Amino acid sequence: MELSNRKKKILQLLVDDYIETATPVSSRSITEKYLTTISSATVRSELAALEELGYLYQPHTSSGRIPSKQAYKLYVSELMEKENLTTEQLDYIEKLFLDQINDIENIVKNTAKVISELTEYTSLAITAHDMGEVIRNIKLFRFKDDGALLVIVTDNKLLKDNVITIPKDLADESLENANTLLGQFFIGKTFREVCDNNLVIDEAFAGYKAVFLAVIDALKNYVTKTEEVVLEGEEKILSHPEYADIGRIRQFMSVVTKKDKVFNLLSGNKGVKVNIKIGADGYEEIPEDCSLVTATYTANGTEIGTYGVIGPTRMDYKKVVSVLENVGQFLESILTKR
Amino acid sequence: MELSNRKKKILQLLVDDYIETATPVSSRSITEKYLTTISSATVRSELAALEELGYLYQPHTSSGRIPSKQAYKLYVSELMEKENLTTEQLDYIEKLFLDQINDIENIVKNTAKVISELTEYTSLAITAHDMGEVIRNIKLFRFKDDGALLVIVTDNKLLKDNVITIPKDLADESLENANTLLGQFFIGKTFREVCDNNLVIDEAFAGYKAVFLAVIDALKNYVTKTEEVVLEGEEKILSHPEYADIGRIRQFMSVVTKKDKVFNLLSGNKGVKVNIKIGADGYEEIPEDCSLVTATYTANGTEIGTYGVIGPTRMDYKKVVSVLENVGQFLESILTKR
DNA sequence: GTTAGCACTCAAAACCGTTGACTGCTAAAT
DNA sequence: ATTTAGCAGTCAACGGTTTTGAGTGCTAAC
Repeated sequence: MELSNRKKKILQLLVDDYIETATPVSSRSITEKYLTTISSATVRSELAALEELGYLYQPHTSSGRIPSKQAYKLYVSELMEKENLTTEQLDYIEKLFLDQINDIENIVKNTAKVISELTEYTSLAITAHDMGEVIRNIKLFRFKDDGALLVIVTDNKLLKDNVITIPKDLADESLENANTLLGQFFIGKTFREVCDNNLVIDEAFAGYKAVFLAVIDALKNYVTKTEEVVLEGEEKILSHPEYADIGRIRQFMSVVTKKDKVFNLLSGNKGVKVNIKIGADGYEEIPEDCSLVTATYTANGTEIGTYGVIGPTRMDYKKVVSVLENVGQFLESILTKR
Repeated sequence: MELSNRKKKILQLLVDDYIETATPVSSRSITEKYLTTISSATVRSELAALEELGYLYQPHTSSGRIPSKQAYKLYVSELMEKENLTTEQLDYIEKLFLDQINDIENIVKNTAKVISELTEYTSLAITAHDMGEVIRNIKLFRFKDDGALLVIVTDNKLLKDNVITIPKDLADESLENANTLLGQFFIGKTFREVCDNNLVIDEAFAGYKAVFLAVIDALKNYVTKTEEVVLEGEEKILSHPEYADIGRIRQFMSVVTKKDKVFNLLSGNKGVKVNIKIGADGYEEIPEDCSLVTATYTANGTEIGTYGVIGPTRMDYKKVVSVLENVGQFLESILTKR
């Protein structure tokens, strides 16, 4: 059964109001602030009907109404009117993205930061490890007797955080040789191909087998590890009234500071453009009464990462969605045009 | 005026008890738990004297006593008996340090994490940018038309987070040349020498002036930037009863999540072995009623970084100091022996 | 279908009195 | 000169009561 237009309007106003004020909304406040032409009694009967249908509830008999999860779901899918960011906000995004150099790690961190600042909620991010990405360059850089830095370039990324162990007695010239061979072997291959166990090691590399295996190991490790998880603005949760008691805060923090949990939270939404999950609702990783809005960004045909905003169910979805969309556009344009 | 031995003993017991229980300590609990041979009335008069001298205070007339900052200061300098870590704790440290590769960034992060886990307080760290460190190797690695990764090796560190802009039209062979020249010029020099403005650029580099200047810029930037600030276990603060209300938590978080504030906090203690700051006491950056225990670690004659533990004034100083000392020993031995 | 009016509900705040964990003081004991 | 037992005094914390007021549901009239 479809809701009448007036019911929808009232529900929308109520959700908007509740998101803004965080207190149960009364029939009178609706007629005073928005629908000044009808009386509170009329609104009251509409509210009673909406409650009957499961969209609203009262914390106690004599209080105003609060939207249920069901109401939020309808709200985000139909009722909410998207907001445009202010020019100040757009300028802020642009400024932050323009004067930074294209180092993927920093970009991810900065993007998460921008999202958190603009939405005023905690933001999360994971970088996608796209197995299909093609290796464009690869090199070992020795920094001590038995240690080398492995630098890899793909279309979207500069990977420079893998360190491998190499034989102590490997001469510098040999390392140069190994580097040339590494290039011959890996450049043009995708991560998927490299991590395929049936990979045949060319005879030419016989002398550098140890190095080779270490490199492959590092690559496999990189692809599977859940390390690249970013968290920004975790303190923002403190400014929302539903997090007035430490129990809640602690529960929230215990999820958000655990890398594996954040990873699970976000990785489930990989590939989806913008996704809104309301309330715990079966996603056990999400803290109670929390909502999670995620977006996956792509550039040059591959996924760059998944970003998320986490906060109370009473979240400003309008704002969050517009921030995620706008930031996404900036990010994608910057990464794609290179 | 020196305190009598009995006064000292009572003060020590009281501080220990208060650190453990977080509730005002009564005269009776002291005689029951520790000094069973004397009566509570006796202790009471001693406590009254200690209060007179400014070591104790009562939140209200009929409550037990709480140590003042002055008492904590005496406690850490004279009264506290250092603790040994349990073998489990030592094993835990050893395990974490042994199976990690010597990448300085990770080591700093891990060290901070270990400190936070073992002390159960929030830990902070900054890496020292020692101007006297000698550059042992330096290389540019191109990752796109006009971008290159600058990798630098010193005795203690592998720096791999500087990205510079290079001329688009620079041929790969020219970059190789530039690399050779960079090596000739920079290897053996200290950061101090490099950042000296009077640096004379050799004529041999004429063709690569842009690259050269970019590298010097990056080095200067690296030395001055306050980026490398690490924060671990920020959620730990929530488990201490003095942080039961959000106002406090928010204040704490607002300091600890701001990189520049953390930097100021720690950089003031550079070079000092182990330092304890109790209460806000003029250090405006420290949140109210917080204490900060810091330690600077060195290896191969240069400072590696400064680590700190921040928490309520009622901090388990015994534990914190031993953890900092022990972790420091492990860290220094690992970094020095290479 | 809408509205005014009224009785009803209930959380939150304000207001107690009671309790009990402490202390400080004093006078006797060591 | 200390130490101790005993006792009166203080005050936060707890629990129960009352008051208040914001809000509803219902009903009868428009």
